[in-house]
Amino acid sequence: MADGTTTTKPRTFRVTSFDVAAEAGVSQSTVSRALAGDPVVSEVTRQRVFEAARRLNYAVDENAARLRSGRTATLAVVVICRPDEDRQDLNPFTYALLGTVCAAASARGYETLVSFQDGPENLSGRYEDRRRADGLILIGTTQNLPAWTYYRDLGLSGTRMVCWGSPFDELDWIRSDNHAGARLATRHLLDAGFTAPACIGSVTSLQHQFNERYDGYAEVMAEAGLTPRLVAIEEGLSREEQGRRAARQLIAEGLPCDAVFAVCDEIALGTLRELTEAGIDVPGRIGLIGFDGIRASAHAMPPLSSIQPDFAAAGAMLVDKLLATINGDESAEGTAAERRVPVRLLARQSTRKGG
Amino acid sequence: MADGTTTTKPRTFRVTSFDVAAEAGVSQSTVSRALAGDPVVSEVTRQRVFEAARRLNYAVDENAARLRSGRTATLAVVVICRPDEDRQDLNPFTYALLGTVCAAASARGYETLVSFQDGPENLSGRYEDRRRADGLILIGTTQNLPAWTYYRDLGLSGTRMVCWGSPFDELDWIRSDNHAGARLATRHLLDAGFTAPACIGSVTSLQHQFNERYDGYAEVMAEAGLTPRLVAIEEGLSREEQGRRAARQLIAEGLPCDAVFAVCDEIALGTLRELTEAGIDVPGRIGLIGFDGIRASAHAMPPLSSIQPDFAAAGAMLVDKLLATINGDESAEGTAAERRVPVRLLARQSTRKGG
DNA sequence: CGATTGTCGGACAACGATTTTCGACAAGCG
DNA sequence: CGCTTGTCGAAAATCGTTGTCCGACAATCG
Repeated sequence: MADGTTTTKPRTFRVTSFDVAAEAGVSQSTVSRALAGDPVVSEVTRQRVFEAARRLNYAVDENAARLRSGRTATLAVVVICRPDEDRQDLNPFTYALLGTVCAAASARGYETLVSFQDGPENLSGRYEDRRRADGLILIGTTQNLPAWTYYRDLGLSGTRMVCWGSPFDELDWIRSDNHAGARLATRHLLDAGFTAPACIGSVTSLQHQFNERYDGYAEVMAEAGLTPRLVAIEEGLSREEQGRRAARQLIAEGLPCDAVFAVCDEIALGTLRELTEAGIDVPGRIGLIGFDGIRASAHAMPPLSSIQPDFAAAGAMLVDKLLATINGDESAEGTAAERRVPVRLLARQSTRKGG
Repeated sequence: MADGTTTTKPRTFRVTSFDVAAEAGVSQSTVSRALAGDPVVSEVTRQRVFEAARRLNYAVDENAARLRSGRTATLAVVVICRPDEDRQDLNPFTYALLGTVCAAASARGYETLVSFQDGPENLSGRYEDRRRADGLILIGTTQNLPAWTYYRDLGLSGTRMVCWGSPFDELDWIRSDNHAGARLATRHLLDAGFTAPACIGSVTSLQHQFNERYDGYAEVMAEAGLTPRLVAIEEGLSREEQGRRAARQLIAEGLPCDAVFAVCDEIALGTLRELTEAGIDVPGRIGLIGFDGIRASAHAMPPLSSIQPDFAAAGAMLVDKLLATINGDESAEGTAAERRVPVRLLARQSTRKGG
């Protein structure tokens, strides 16, 4: 079994900047400067160097370049998973975020070193020490406390990182505008004619974003003179299972509500399945709205309404925040607006009271 | 805007192997050997070195190590996207595969450099030349011909790569066991009591896997003495839209079938929505089965039957094939079994004839 | 006891770029 | 003409490892 140290067939002969220099009839340092775009080399020389480089099919050895310059132009993206979780069962939200983070990094000239980490033996965040990356972006589930604890310690000891909705306030974060989103969702339910929406979520979750969403919900309820009703999720289960159980609990209580705001789509999908299997009509008997706008919510039947953060913005904000930290912009403590990803309402059939 | 060359605050003082050597009272070369696990250093010395390294919080500078050794222990994973595509709308299959590829690489001691590439200006596969990676793994859509052409040329000129279902036979590939899967799906439909299953797919798609799936379907139909019916998808559309249009075509033709085998889940989901919106009962009037076993298929209503490749195996096979190529195992041309990912049937409600 | 073997660890030369320093040369000016 | 200034290119010094070569020392053997 290979272990990363297997001998690599040495590329017969490597073309170096010296070869390019010889080909172009200049010195090696000129090659370096020309390729780096240093304005001190004249345009004609630069062209000659580029031509020579192209002829020899030359490419900079980035290990050498990085060693000398100390710059990596790379960001590590760490996806935190539940230890028991299948890669294909990762929250699709996480994957979507991964995609936009990589795209944003690439747009800013950075490459991305991606790793999926779950078990404690798997945890490795010393990218800066190893000179592999300039900083870390953490995304994934909050349902892996040991992993987050590890990264909190790393962050406190100077590793530069930004995370998506960490359970620890010590770490720099970017989050959805949960307050606005939850208000939007709740108002949408009320506007659609539902009069007693409950919330499946939590006020004590490690996923602070859930708590924020409940707060937004409760706020609108209060404003409307209604009593909020929280159906608390049980820790330690998959999101979908949490949704199913909450639905069972509601059913057991005789459905004391006519709509549900679930704090994330995965939970909402679980709720939807449980309700449907129990023969309860959605949205006829119970309106339902989720949060996150994952793709599967559109494919559900009925299609699930949701609150969707701007994924592209989320990726860009994570990268920009990290780059600010790396470049030492302490001013980059950042306004609230800079850490809150805007959201929008996806109104679909699951909240259409008429059916 | 940062461009990857922004000045990085120089880590005040870097701890080098010389510092560790001094701390441990040995020479620098011994530090290197001890840390690399060279058996020539005695156990006591090794321990002393490890202790010293830990005290100084030392980590190997991998740029220097890689420069010297010429080894990268890194694989580039290139995700090919449609130029017009949103990152969050990527086929979930691709994301699941990305996850298992990274996991498999990690298990074998390799890190993964991930990039999403769509437009022509975005294409960059010279990872080996730049000494960034030992080889490439290509996954993603086949619906981006320019990108695949670029990579085919790269592959032909010596870049080591393996891809997931490429449109070009010149490139080394791993694929689902489409033949077995399609047979399984079709048999399942027949066994469930459907008597006239059609196939939404293609025999000329760039996605060869689709063609293979049709072949498996046609084979079983022939064996059962039935006439295969192909509803061809239109090129250039999103998979879901292809499914919708095919469904519309079937409806226009008066539903000349009682079941449908769609060559991928995305298409199947489009078909399902179109049928449902037209008031056609699934599976009552039309049974439906897809291929790929993406997560959303389980969330659909009715839950969609599908053929699911073993994702973990797929990731592992891609990585192992690439490593074999890198290590120059020409014997690794590989048996069919080594390039075909096993599949299994996910029987769900959409093929339960009774309803 | 001298020679041989074997074990362990030190010295030192790469690896291929970036970056600093410096020299050559041409132009401009008093 | 002599001196300064500015432009460009060459030489040389790193960057922090790995890998090769070799010396020191202890143990074994004839």
